[in-house]
Amino acid sequence: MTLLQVAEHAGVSLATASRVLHGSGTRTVGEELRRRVESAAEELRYISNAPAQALARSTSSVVGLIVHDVADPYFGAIAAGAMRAAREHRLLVMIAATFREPGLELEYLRGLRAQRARAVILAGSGTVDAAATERLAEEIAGFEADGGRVVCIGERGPDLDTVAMANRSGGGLAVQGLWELGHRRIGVVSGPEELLTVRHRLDGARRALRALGAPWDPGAVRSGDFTREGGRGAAVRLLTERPELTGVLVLNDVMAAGALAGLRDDLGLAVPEQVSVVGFDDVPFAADLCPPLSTVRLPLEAAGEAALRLVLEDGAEVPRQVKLPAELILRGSTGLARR
Amino acid sequence: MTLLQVAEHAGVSLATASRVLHGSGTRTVGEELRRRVESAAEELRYISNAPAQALARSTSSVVGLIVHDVADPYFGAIAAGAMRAAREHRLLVMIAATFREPGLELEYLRGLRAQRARAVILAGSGTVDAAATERLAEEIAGFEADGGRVVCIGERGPDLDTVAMANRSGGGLAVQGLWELGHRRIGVVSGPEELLTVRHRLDGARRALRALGAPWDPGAVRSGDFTREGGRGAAVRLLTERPELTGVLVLNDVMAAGALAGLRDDLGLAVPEQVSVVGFDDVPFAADLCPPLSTVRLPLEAAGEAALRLVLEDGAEVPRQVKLPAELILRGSTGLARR
DNA sequence: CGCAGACTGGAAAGCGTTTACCGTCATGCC
DNA sequence: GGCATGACGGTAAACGCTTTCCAGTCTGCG
Repeated sequence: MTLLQVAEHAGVSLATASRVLHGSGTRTVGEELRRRVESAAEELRYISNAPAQALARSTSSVVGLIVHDVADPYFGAIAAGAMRAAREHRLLVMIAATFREPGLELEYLRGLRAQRARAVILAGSGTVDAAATERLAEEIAGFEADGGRVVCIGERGPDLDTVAMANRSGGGLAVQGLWELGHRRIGVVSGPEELLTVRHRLDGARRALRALGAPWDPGAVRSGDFTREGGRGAAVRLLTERPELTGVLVLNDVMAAGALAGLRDDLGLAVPEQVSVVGFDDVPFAADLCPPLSTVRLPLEAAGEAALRLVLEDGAEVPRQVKLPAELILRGSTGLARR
Repeated sequence: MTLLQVAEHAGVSLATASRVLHGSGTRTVGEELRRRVESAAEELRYISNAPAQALARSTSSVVGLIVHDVADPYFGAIAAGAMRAAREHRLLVMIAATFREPGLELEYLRGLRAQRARAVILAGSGTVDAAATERLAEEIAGFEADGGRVVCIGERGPDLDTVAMANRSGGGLAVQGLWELGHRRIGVVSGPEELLTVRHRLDGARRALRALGAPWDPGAVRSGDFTREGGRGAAVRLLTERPELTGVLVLNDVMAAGALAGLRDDLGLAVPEQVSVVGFDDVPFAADLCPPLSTVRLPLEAAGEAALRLVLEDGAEVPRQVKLPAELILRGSTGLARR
């Protein structure tokens, strides 16, 4: 079913049919012909051919979203925000999940370029791998040179449009919250060290600690994968080696879920009586954990929405930044320090 | 950067360049020219134009996935499975989220048809709305007539390829598990009644109860939205009206999380001492709830993968069905019936 | 009445690929 | 040596749409 057939059925030219059905508003078509085309399209169940349109217009209505893992609630929330905004603009969202494989981000970005996506949102964290960052930057530059738009969620470089969540100050808030509850020996269950997000959160925590006059003990940081099991293992190791800790900051809620399980089931530690735990992100299930997880709330859906909005705006000459705040939510996993 | 430019740069014809870079194997190109084309492409950083290819080949490498909500872990897991399989086939996945708005599924299916998606996976549950089902069926038929492939996760109709999860027998398993723990007064927190998934789960529970010789009390079913709050509200209403219940089946884990919160915080009921709760789906956080949620495990990732595989196979003349089993996982939210 | 200008409809030139189809040339066989 | 046979390279016609011109028709106005 092609537009030409619709046109013939309606007894008009191809141009007219195009203007009626896909017209970009610049050109009007008379009442009579308009009706004829519309009913012909309806009758023949015409469905326009987006690839052909993309070719002719050299712009499409798909935006790409690259995440680490769709099943992770962190990315789920971001994706939901982005899709909600996409709907308003009648865009389709192509999601690619790298499953945390290093090269895949680059590969998918190329794929999205090939699709002539109008824009791409890089939702996963950047890394400290300079070579990879460089290659990615080149690919992004190439895409932008072709008229594509890119925004990152989380900082990746000064010359990119980004939606920055308050990872640093969030880390600080968490530490400060623990401090105010009387905790003086605070440890951190961290994620993969090469992730910028992790670095920033950790850095915020470190600075806050220093500002409060506490010594920074690098041995009180243990890292694991950004997964439940990673959190569990790291938390168990941390408290086995540093049993004197009374407060633990876990750098992401999924890990925190594992940490709670590990402290309880593997070490028999009561939370919050013996150890207080603070997570990060405030994913939907955080309040339902056992005990309800105190955590640093990040506006994930809002970040997804903001990213999509930003990616559609005309690129300013200067890179744009949207900053989103963090907020400490105290629930049942934190209490006054023991003793 | 077009293929023509690459060809010129390499000093070959457009056809040769196309064969080297995208060739479907039928035609070989000599060693020398092949190398010239490849290095020209590399040098010019050529990226092929997927819409143009889609137009010329009249088939694309994108598959669509329509879900209710990407942020829901149920769909997150399905999506993850589908994307993993998609990666093996070097396909891109376009995800559309309907946010449970009725007409949107149809709209997105049309959108995906317009994109000339090679295939579409309908992951959301069907409904009992006959008119909507009919319109959707027409759209699907149209798509298939154009050579598109569709598979549904969850039953929607006898003439569609489907990946069926054991909703009915899962409902039965849950009831039976409760029964074996001594529960005789069992209630159900149900989801939106128009969803087929809900109907099937409920139906399985009902049949199992009848098979066990228990009366079916329609008043012992309360439904709410398929959300945490929906589950909370329905559970609270259910146990307020039927305080004699000792076992509750909640038809999805997200609702179950809310139900646990409601029973504990709103009604002061101890789980499992006073009431046992069984959820459905076994989403990743189920084991971390408080208490750990007993639930009917469905192989969600596997369903996503199976759907993607199915959608790529040549359509058989007869509709294909993949059946996936359910399994009852007993954790801390269930115990022996009181008294 | 003649004409500028506004509207409206159509013809046709792309957009970047794929893929028949057609030469050309070397090879192997009788 | 003549000729069928492959292998390989190129030419050009689609693929379905958008959009620029161009032409024709109306309108209003001097």
